[in-house]
Amino acid sequence: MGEAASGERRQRTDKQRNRTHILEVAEEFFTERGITGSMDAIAKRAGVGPGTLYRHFPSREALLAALLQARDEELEARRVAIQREVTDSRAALTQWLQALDQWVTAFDGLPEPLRVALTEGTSPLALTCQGFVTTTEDFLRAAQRDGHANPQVRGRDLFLSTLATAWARGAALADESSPDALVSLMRTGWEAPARRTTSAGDEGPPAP
Amino acid sequence: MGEAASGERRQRTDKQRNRTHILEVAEEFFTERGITGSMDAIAKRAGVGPGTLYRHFPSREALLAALLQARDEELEARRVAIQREVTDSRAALTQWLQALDQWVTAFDGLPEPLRVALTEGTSPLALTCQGFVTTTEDFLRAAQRDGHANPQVRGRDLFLSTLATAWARGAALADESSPDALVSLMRTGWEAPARRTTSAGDEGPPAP
DNA sequence: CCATGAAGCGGAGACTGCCTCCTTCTTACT
DNA sequence: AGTAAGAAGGAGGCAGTCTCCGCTTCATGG
Repeated sequence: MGEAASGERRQRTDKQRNRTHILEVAEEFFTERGITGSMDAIAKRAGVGPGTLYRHFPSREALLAALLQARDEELEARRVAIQREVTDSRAALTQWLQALDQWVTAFDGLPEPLRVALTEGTSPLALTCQGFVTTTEDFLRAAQRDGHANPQVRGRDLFLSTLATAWARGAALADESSPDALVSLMRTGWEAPARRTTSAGDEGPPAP
Repeated sequence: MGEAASGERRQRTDKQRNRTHILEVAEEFFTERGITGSMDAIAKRAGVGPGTLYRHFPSREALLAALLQARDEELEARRVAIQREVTDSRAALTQWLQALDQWVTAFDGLPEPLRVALTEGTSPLALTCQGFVTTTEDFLRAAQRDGHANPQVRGRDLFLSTLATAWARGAALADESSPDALVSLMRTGWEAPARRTTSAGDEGPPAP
C-alpha cells in the first residue's frame, strides 16, 4: 500500500475519510439492527449519498467483508495464541471452535452470507471463510491424530456446524435453554455411547 | 367442514377453486425457486391478482402453512408407523429425525421461517412446529429411558439441530461431502469417546 | 495563488417486490 | 330475473436496491 509507482496522482483524502466514516457507521448500524438493515439507511446515517456508499463497497457482502477484516485479524491472533499456548489438541480444537463461534456471531444474521460465501465462492467473504475452514482442519487433524476427535469428521463439516449452530441460536435465546445446548450437542452428539449391555454384540451401525 | 349452520350463505365455488389452484401453483413455484420467490409472481402464474392471493393467504407463512399441511399429515402418519413398528427406541428416534429432516427439506429455504416460527409463536407455522417438537421429545424420552440417548439433550434442541442441519445443507451439496455428514455429526458429535489411554486420569477440563 | 481536469460526490430515478384499497364482476339465493 | 353478499383484480403506495450523470472538490502545474 505505498504511494503507487510513477506519476500516479495521489488518492484524494476525502475518499479515505469517507470510507473510514462509512465503516464506523456501518459497524454501529449492523450491530444495532443486524446485517439486513437498509443500505440506503446506512448511507444516510453516514451523511453520504447511496452512490458513494456503493462506489466504496459494491455490495452488502463487500461492506461486510471490510467490516469483518479487523475481526479477522483478531481471530487470526487468537489462532496463533491457541497454537502456542494450548498443548492438548482436544482443548485447542474446542477453544478454536469457541473463537470461531464468537466471530460468526459478530453481527446478527451473519451466518447466512457466510454460508453462501462458502459455496458460491464469488462473495468477498469467501476467501476469509476458506481460510478459517483450513485452520479448522488443522486443529481437527491434530485432535484426530491424538484420538480426541472422530476421524470421520472433516473440517468443513465442523465449520458448517458452527455456522449452523450460530444460525439456530437466534431461536434458542428466546428459550430458557442455555445457549450452549447446541454447541455441546455438536460436540458429543445426541447418542449415548454404546454401553456394553448384558446382550453383547449389538454394535450399532451408525454409518452405513 | 360441513355446510355451516342456519342461514349462512354457501361459500362461492370460485373461491374454493381459486384457493386450490393457487395452492397447486405455489407448490410448483416453491419447488422450483425456493420459498423466497416473489408472491406477485405466484399470483401472476396462477392467473389471479395479488389481492386475491393475499385474501386467501394473508402472508407468505400462511401460504406455506397451507402448503405444508398435506405433508404434515404424512409426517404424522410416519410417526404413528414408527411408534407401532419400531421397538428399539434408538432406531425409532433416528428414523423420526430422518422423517423430520425430509419434511424440513420439502422446499428450499424452509428452515428459516420454521426457525422464526419456533420463537415468535405468531407464525401460522408455529403450531405445527410446536407439535413436532413435542413428538421429538416423546421419542427422545424413550431413547433416554433406555440409555440410548444423552440425558442432557432436550427435544427442542434436537428439533433445532435438525433445522440447522437442513439449513446448512444448502451449502453442503456443492461439496463432495455426503449430505449425511452433518446428520451423523449431530448424532455422534465430533469428540471421540474418551478412550482409556495409557496415561490414565487426564480427564480434561473441557468446560471452564 | 490560481487554473485545470481527474476523481469523487450525491441524489434523482429506474426497477422490483410487498401489500392494500376500491371498483367491478360473479354467484347464491329469492 | 333481480338482488346483494362478497370475491376478484389490479392500480398504486411504500420501501429497498443499485445506477447514471451533472456538479463539486481536490491535487497538481504553472
